[in-house]
Amino acid sequence: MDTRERLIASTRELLWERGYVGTSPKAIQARSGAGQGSMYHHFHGKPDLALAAISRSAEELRSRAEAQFSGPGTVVERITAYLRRERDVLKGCPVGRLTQDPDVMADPDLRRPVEDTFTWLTDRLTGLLAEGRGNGELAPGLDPVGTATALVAVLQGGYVLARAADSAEVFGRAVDGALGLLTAHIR
Amino acid sequence: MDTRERLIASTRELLWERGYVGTSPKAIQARSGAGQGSMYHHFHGKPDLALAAISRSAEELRSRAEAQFSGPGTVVERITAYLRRERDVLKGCPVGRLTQDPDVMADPDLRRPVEDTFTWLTDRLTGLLAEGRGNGELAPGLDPVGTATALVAVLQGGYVLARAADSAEVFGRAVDGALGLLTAHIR
DNA sequence: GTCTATAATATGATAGAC
DNA sequence: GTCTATCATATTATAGAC
Repeated sequence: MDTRERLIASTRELLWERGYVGTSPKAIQARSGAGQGSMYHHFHGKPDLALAAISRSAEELRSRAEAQFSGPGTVVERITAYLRRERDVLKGCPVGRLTQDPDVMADPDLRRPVEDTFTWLTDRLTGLLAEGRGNGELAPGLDPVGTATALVAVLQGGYVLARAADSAEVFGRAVDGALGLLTAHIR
Repeated sequence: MDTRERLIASTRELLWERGYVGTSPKAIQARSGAGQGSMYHHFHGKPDLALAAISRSAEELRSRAEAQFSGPGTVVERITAYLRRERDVLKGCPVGRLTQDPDVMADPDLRRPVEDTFTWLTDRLTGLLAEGRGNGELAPGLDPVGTATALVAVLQGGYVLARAADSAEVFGRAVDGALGLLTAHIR
């Protein structure tokens, strides 16, 4: 990995662990092994580097989710596989946690990848649920948009509860609870 | 309000808006109108003041929730009232957002009120759902613990999605989606 | 491309006068 | 109880040598 990539990788880790406000250029330099001058040669400053890091994390989240959504199985099976996929539960969601960062939300450039990620994710799940309802797999009374939004929220909230309890199990309970409710709508 | 209370109130606001890492003693002093010396007279430092602020916010969340839980109506009506209660959706949850704060999670004293709040909330909802299942209001197949955890997660995740989209509506969609799923379990 | 030097401002606190 | 002075360290860069 070259210096530029190491800087992005280290920034992604630090944003995940400490958020934007809690991540200093100095810490990024220390973790990446790059010097002061090296960092400012490759990036204009903290916001520029953060944009590269956030965009990369957003892309990765999307591509991982898409792998589950476009995988084999029925709609419910694919959604279940996505919800139950292995996750660094106690570290939280690398994209979702940025919504708590005032300086990220205040900067339209930094904010966009975060907003786009959740819009895409909710839309993609909405489409899957509509497909399941259309092919008779799911009950006609199920609301695709509301259900998709609730499922994404369960994941994001699951991270919050797991961190609060310092227990990955809580995340699993939230997901299982949601799947238990969804099950009643399977035909 | 005396100086001590103004310091706590200002710290609560700043922790809500910017988190622990993003809140400086200087900012607290400016917002509360208290001077440097005044702040260090009433509190030992930033962690001590934050503990007072976090404890207060946790108490308030709990007491507000309890007002809905012990209110009138069936179990489902009370849970619905709690989920749909008016909230500062775009500001996020003043307690839940602290789970993203590495310095809060690393300090057992600061962490405890956060952990206790969600344990209490989930247990309280679990009890209500078990009550509803017991009195025939809810289906026997419903899992109280999993469902309660999922509902709390929907709220916490709803805040995340609403902030990402900069839209309070998204929170409502998540809640409605969850209630839509729960409805199928009403007898 | 990377390094060191320099710097203005912010952070988190202590000391002691009033 | 509140105020101002002071302080060590961290933050977020810029400048210029190599």
